[in-house]
Amino acid sequence: MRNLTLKDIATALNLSITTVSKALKDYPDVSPKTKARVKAYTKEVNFTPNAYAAYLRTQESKIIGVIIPRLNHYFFSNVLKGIMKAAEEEGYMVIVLNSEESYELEKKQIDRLLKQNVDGILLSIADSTHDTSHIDNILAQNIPLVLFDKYSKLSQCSSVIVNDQNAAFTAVEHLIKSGKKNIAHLRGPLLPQNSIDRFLGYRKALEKYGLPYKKEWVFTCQDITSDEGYAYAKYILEKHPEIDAIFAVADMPAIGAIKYFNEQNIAIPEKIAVIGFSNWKISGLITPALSTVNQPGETMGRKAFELFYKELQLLKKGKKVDYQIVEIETSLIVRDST
Amino acid sequence: MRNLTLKDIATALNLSITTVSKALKDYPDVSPKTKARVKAYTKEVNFTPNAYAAYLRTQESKIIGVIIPRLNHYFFSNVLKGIMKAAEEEGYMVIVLNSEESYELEKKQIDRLLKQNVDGILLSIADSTHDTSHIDNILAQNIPLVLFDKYSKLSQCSSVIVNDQNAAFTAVEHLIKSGKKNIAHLRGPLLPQNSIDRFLGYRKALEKYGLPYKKEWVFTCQDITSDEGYAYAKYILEKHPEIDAIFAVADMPAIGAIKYFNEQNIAIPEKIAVIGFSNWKISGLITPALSTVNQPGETMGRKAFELFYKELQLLKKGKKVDYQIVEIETSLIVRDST
DNA sequence: CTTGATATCGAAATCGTTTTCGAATCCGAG
DNA sequence: CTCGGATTCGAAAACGATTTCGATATCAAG
Repeated sequence: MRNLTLKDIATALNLSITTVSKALKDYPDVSPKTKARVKAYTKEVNFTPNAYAAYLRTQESKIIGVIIPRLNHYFFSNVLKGIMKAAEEEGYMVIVLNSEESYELEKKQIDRLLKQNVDGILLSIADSTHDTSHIDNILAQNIPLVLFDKYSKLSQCSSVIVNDQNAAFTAVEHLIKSGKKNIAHLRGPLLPQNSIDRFLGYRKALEKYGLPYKKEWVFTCQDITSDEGYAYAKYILEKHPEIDAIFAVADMPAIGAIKYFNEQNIAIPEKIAVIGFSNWKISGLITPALSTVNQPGETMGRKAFELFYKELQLLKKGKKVDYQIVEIETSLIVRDST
Repeated sequence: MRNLTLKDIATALNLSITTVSKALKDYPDVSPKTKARVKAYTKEVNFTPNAYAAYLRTQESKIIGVIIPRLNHYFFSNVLKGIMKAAEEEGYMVIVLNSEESYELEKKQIDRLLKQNVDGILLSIADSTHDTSHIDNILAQNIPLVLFDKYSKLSQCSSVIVNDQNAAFTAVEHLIKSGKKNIAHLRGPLLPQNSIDRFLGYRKALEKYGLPYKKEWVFTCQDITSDEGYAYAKYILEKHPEIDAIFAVADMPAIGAIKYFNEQNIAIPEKIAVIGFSNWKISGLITPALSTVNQPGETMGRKAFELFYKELQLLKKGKKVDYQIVEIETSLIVRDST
């Protein structure tokens, strides 16, 4: 049950291996007649050249690697979906690896992909990644790299991002415009650029509207979980009853907070409003439905692949590739929690 | 910046390519001294043999393919996580493909994987798959195949499943024991074995406890979405106010139903109880928290890989492999919606 | 000093493509 | 009829590893 090879086709058609190969690749030096004959036969027996053997000559594997920090994560799943769809259209397969937000694992996974000789790497940086030498390694090997969502300001490579600061600003502005004055922030960990930017957007909005910024109203969610949101909601209610709105770095902590408020029969959004970030599927399904910022994952994924593909084409032509940063539009989604 | 090859190592150490290769693979006919020398050097320069070249001789790609019907789906993401972890431990990479619950796409993805010469295929069947000839194609090519969760009774291959019928029975039994008498069922589409089995479990529970089975209390969720659950909840309230409990084929429809009941201020579980299936992360976070059946995705994924791996070992030794069906334990999770 | 067994190593074939370059054929113009 | 170019094909050398099998070196026994 071995797969067919060029040799099989060649002997069947009484041609040389060379001619069959060239016919399939539309070389100009094989007659239209034999081209047709070869193509008809290969279609009939459902033949395609062995991918690995082809790689050996062309050095193109038609496989890309994608590293994401979390798998069971609505946003990243959507990015993955976008990447895979776009990849399929160009005949690429994608190897998926999980860094579990760990710097060490991220390094290891990059290493694995380089050893596999993938044609490119798409990467969303782990929260705990504190330096980027492993990332620069990829660039040094001259293989296309595209960061998405969680990028690094330090690395000179293409990235697909949202303007976290603006988006956060808009979210907080929305809270302010609906009359809230004492706005707390459940921020993400200190490292990734995104949580920094969302925090900065929060501060900027307060500033613009002349509201006080208080350090004790900012709470750090190390793992961006609902449990953290739940715990902080409890703390806020007990120690800071003056707080009348919460801007969370992501939907999960926001949902955790809402859960606690529901249990305590706190009126949302009258007594306290909550807004999240990312627009997970579930956000529209809880009661009250969560207001949030839509972050179009599938579009980001598709765009990331396209950036990779463009870079690869340039590289193959030996042209200089200079990296590009694409910003995807977000949008405010107002539901019942604000 | 080309990767190192055996030849590079050989010339650097003044050895032949053969010897270097054999040293790395611990052949008995190379002296311990040179083995040590080779290994030390390859570690120093971080060399590993080119995977594709190796494939050409050994016909082993160290890559498996996984096809899942949905990507942004908590349960399947978890299965994927389990597969990837187990694969990594054995030095395998995984190519992930998405069938989007489409039969046609599923066929195409299988074809792509076979062309890629993966070492094995792990597959969860699409809802719309109505025959299994494409699956039997895999078996005919003699490459290991493992189905998980959504399997087929027709295909003679290894599978990792849960006992849907028993699990559903337990869920409905729980509703009955908490005093509910008029129990509706939001069932899945007609095709996949799982929704059939869950439906059968529902019927069996009613039967055992002498409750009536009414066809008009069973509603089909074609896409297993929250929207369907929402719509059916509305319908139930209007047309069948006698219904006092709902067993949903999955968490999503259950959550949709709860959303509607919340909006209508219907008391859950007093007026109507709701139980789901799968235990998605979100289920514990809505109000009231959803009772459900836990389906351990990561364990299923790991087990699926292990089955593949075992089959591959047998195959390599030329031994007969006979397929195996592994049942993973589920558990009832009682929260506030029942 | 020969012989035979036992280590230790390498030459070369192989996996299935791609691609360069040379050979063969054909045809029309002179 | 010959010669030139155009057309069409194949032989063979890569790509980078694995593995068979033969060659050499070593050493103890006779």
